[in-house]
Amino acid sequence: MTDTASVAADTYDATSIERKWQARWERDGTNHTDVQAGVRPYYTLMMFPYPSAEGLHVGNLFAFTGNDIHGRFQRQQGHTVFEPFGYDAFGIHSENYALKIGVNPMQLIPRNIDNFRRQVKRAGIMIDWRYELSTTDPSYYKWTQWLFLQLFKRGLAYKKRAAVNWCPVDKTVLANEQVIAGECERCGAKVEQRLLEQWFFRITDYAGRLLENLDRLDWSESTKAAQRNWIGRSEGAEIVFRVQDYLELAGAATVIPESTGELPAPDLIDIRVFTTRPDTIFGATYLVLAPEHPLVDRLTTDDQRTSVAEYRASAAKKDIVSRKVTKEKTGVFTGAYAINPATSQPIPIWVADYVLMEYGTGAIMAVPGHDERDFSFATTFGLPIVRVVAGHGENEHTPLAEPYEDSEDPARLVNSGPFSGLKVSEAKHAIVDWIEEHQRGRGVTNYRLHDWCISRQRYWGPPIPIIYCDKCGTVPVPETDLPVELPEVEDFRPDDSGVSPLARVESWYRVKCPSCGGMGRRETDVSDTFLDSSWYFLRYPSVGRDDVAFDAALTEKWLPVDSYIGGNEHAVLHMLYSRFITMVLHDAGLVSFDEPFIRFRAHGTIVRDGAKMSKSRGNVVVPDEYIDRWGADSFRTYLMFLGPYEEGGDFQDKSISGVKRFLDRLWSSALDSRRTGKPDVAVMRKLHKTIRKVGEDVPKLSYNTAIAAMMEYMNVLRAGERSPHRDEVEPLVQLVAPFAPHMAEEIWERFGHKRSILDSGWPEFDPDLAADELVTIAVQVGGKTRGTVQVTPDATQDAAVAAALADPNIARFVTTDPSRVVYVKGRLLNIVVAAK
RNA sequence: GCCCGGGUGGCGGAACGGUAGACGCAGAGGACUCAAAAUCCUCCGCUGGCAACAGCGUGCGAGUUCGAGUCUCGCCCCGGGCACCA
Repeated sequence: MTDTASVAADTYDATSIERKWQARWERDGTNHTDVQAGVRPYYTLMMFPYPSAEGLHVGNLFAFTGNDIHGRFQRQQGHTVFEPFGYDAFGIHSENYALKIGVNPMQLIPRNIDNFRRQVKRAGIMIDWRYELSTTDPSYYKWTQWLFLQLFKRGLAYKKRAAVNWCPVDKTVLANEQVIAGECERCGAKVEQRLLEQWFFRITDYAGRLLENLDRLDWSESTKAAQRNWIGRSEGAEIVFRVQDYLELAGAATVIPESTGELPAPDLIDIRVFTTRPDTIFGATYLVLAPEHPLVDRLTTDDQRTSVAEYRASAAKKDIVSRKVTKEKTGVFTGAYAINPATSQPIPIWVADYVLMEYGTGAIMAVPGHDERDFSFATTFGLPIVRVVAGHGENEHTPLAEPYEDSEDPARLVNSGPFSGLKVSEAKHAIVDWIEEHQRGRGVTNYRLHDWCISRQRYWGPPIPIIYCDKCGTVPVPETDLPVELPEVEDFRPDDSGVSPLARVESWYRVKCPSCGGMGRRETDVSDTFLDSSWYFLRYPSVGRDDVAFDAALTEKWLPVDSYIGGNEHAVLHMLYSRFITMVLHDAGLVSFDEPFIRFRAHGTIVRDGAKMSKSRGNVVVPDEYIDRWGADSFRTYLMFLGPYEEGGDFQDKSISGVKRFLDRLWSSALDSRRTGKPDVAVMRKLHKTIRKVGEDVPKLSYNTAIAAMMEYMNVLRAGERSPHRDEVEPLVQLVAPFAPHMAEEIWERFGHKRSILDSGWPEFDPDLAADELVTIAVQVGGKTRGTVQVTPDATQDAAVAAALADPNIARFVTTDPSRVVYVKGRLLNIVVAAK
């Protein structure tokens, strides 16, 4: 070795070291996972990205790095870790970009993927690339289509004509969640309503289970809360209000003319309403039906027919936005009445668009005395307002007070016949019982959750594997014919015909019916991207298998996922759909578990200098630039240091230097370290405390405090002129390895180790060394801290008091005999003196 | 309106009910250097004080406690989810 070489070798050059180790890992298969035989399997998953043309966002890298550190830590704990990577590359996002630059996504996506792979490798993420997947690969979406067929087979996929959100700019149906405040999430255009035939999955069948299971999942609380909100359970009752009762009472069945001229079967004119407040039924002074309610026609009297028709037409024209946002109540009287089963009084039936057909029964009993919306409607149209619940300090002029239970004087029912005097919760039960007894309804639970519309009138997605045949109807594509490949077409631009661009490719959609061999036509819609991502975690261990979606044995070995990390923007849809699909597969006997992710942690978001990153602001962090300048190790470690992982933090360019300095000091300490002599006892004590602290923090994802602890140790290690002992440095390198894997490998090799530091294990701390010899405890007099004193950790109270009183600055505050002494070993001493 | 987070120095952030501000950035002073960078050392919440030290201090107001950033109650503000959902 020449002198120059040794000088160069002693300078920490991140770029060459990182290049060297990335090549070495690839050559040696260091990151490979033995999915068949690996012991103590640990599946650590990050949400796979959409491979955008811009390349990896720093937010992606924040997520991947956090997951990677977790995975590397688990590997050093002796687990066989599986940390796969893939791409969620179908969908409107890719397609819109492809349209913009006029290149078919089939050409575009592979380029983006190459760039993403390069960037992820550069960041030193411990991926086994043999299990990489892309949802756009026919070998993947073959099984996405298979999944659709499994749901179809089980009656969980169905087609219905439905009012859908239609974006007039993107010219496609949007899922509810893609509509933000009535506007298209992508282009901001005002969303319209359209009626189309759509495929739906019956996720609502699973609403109760999806909600209940949340209680036993180890997930970020915010994520569970978001799912609870989305599922939106509410308990109440369905109550029947009969028009027939009114007709009998009035003795005039002709009040309700039938448009066909025939009299309706009177017993069909039951109006079922949903309410969460059955206790207020005595205050129900009118009924409201949604404009789309099927009974409206039959109920409307001749003299009201014109105004009702006009009202319904105008409601139908209104887009979802203005219908939901408008606060002023509109509506029209049908001319018909029903009988309130509680009061036996006739009440008018109205139509109003503040009642939604999609929720409950599409009809409500209006209780203007206790509901803000009903109150405002009743006020507008001069309908009667009756108070049926009253608490202290309330009267008829405070009609909207919340019922309360937990006070001395709880709200009680009034004006409610035999139920008057009951507390609200008692009355709810009593009235539901009464209704059930009289067969006028039943207690029910409703959910806000809607069925999942998976149809997309788009090009860039997996074709839904269905064939329509005039003779046989809707025929599933036989599993042996999968995949139904997406054809490469010149013109993939959507139009406003309401059908997918695939409907223009006759050569593709004209097929024989698999059932009768006659002429058939393929379904030309593709499926939602969220279907692609609802099962990718099941595919990873089985990537490469052409015969099954997921191998049974491998799935049992690796799933459910041990640790899942991702952003809370997917807290609801992706996470809920994945859970739903897993439950369906469980019920089909295809997997043994019914929840896919044992533990989920939402990572925070990163802002830049206190502001949200955005292209228009020009403050986007481009990872490549930072890795060029600081190296991947420094960049990774800084990302983990800038704030609590689950909260995110503020990216400040200047602050990276602190982390870089720390790694530089680790490098020079390691190279300076000697094997001669003995390690310093005080340093070793600090080292063992650090091993304990880092070992506690890393599994909790408390990366920022783990790094702070290592920095603290570095400050102790480098105090004074001495060069450190090898034993003082070597375990630290193992602690740093998950954060700065390249540098750790390089030092490890220079220390003479032959195998990757990943397989070196995790240092153990010696509890005796990690314990303190002397502790500094706070001394308070009357609760005010007056000084500190050094004692042994197990010093008695008397010894601590004696030590404290020996300090004149403490003693001078103890003016009288202590009335009490509080002593917490190793923490503090509080000498309580009587107040003056 | 309901449901989750959060509010701590100039900044990012630490803190089992027990010395508030660890760690890092920025800043000030010093060493080394012809000089700069890098590196190393010291200081660094506010007010008063030469100092020792004292008083004040974790969004606001009460409370519980020997002791509250932390627990309870009532508010304010910021971020996110849901929302004419009956």
